[in-house]
Amino acid sequence: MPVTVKDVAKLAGVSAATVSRVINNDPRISLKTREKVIKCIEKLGYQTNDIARSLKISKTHTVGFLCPDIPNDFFMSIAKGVEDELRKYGYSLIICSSNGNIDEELERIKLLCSKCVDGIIIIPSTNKGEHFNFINSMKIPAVLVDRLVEDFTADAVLVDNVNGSYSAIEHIINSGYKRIGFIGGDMRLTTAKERYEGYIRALKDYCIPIEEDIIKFGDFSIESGYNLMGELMALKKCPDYVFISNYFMHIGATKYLVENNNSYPISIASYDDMELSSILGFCKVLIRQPMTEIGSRAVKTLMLRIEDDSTGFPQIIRLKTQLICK
Amino acid sequence: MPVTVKDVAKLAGVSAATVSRVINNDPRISLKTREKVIKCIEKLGYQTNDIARSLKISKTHTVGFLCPDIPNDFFMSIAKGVEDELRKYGYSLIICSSNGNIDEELERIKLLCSKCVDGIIIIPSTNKGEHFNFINSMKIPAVLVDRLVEDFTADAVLVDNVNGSYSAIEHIINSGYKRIGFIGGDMRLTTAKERYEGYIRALKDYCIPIEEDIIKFGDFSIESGYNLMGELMALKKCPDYVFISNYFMHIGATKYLVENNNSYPISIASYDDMELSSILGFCKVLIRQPMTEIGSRAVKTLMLRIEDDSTGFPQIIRLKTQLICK
DNA sequence: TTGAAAGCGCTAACAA
DNA sequence: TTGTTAGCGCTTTCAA
Repeated sequence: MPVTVKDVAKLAGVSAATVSRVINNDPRISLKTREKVIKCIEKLGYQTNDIARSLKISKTHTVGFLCPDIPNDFFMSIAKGVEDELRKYGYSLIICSSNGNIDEELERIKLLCSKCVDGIIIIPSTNKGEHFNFINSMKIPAVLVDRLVEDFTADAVLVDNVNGSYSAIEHIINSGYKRIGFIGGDMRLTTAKERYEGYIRALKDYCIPIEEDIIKFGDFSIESGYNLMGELMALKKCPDYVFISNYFMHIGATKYLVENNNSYPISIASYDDMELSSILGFCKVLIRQPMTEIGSRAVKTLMLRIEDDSTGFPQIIRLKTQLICK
Repeated sequence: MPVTVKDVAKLAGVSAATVSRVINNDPRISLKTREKVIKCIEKLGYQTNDIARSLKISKTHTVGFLCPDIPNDFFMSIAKGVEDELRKYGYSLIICSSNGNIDEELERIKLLCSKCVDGIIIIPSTNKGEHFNFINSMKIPAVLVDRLVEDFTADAVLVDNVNGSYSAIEHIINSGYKRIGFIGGDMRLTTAKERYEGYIRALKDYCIPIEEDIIKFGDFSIESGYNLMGELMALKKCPDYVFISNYFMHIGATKYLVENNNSYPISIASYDDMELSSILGFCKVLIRQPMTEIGSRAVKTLMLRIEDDSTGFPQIIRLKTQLICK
């Protein structure tokens, strides 16, 4: 039923090969034939069948994006960067969710491989990476984003987490604060570890004692931000500043303070500057990650590999964070 | 380089057809051959090439999702519902952004058609739908979500916007309020129109005079919510309750109140109950849309059409909203 | 500059 | 129960 090159060829009185050449802008084709063919393409409303083309040329011009969760502003801001950049290359994007677990992660990877994506961009859901080696066996390039994993070597794009934390803490100390609490993520994740490291390093460099009781670890979720802020506020001597390791815990922490009508003078510094961060009332300092750029850099790196350029593999690209003070 | 059915067939000492039958669980195949073939598949690490299969069977088991913007919690919550439901059917999802304009919308539709998606789910970026008829010419089923459009007939899944507004306003009136302001969206969009209609109808039913000066229209963005709340608060006699037509304007409005240290006793009722709505401090009433269900219903309807069941076309599915009072 | 023909990897008649 | 064969729609040698 749908129009094929053959139909166009017949109408134009040329061969299918010629039509294909016109479509692919092959230079060695006469202007006259080209125009004739184009006219017929329009008349018939011909649309390329990318499936057939892909089978022939072994390229789908499609990239997979695998992340722990879809309705997540942070991941999707990166996805936007990815999609915008991919579009420049004429590529499109299959988005999958691993729902935060390894089994589904592997399952989706296999699916993407079956779909013959030209490359895969992954925001890992854990610190485990062994199952990603399946991608290698399929010879499909992959780029890790936001987090690194164990037992899997690949290009990666992420931010300089240590310095991000460090500069925020430094700024807070220079503003005269000394009791700075910490709400961190799951320490098995590289991001959580690095952000904690920046915090500790800054305190040490400024000779501020590290107080274990105002250092809390959760799992980067709204809920754990809520609970940990509750724990901090329940202390006999609460901190007067709290550093929070990501956006969602920041939301949870704020929620706790709002719901409990907090009147204690507390300020928050938090990783991530999202559109909504500005209405999180206790927040004075933000560490902005360049989300769109993370996405576009991931694509650029991936494209290099897709084009079989293996320069400097594995490239670990660390982008700078930016300190936002309100 | 990659393993094909032929390779498996050779190793197993059978024909490619037999391998194909094993893969597709064809019942008329002996247990012995099946086991032998499966063993070879595992030994070689064979993975189906969906591109080749798709070309042959004229189905890609892929659906396109086109929305105005990717990092948008509301759209992505629907996308999550879509992805989860698609997974049950063994389908995957190509996500595209129209960036809110008609030209890109058409361009992405064409791309999806070229990729031979089996169906398309669209959150339209405007009220115009004529360009969507291109999809019909390709015989690809489509389902509209959240909004209806002019000049294009298709199945659609959205909420009962009128009643959503109505019940919220009714609740507010019953709580004793009489001066209820309104912040609406672009009235060319069906959602904006319907939500406004519910507001007006409730006021009329309860014999409350309609005051033009406390009724404002924006464009569903954070910025316009911010500005319009500013306009309302600048009035000589501001309303004591404000109804806001969507999540993003709600954020903007709250932002205005927070930034301007508002002390005037004002309450907000707003469409959409997102994860963050609970920290928007002035909000007392929310109209929850069942986002995940919108997504899954869209998929179910689409699947019907993909399976060539044209029962009751076009189906306009109106889901109920839920009133949340804090 | 163009056409004929082969083939990408798979599935589905048809035959055995 | 299995194999042979053709062909999905496209691109790309090779030959003209």
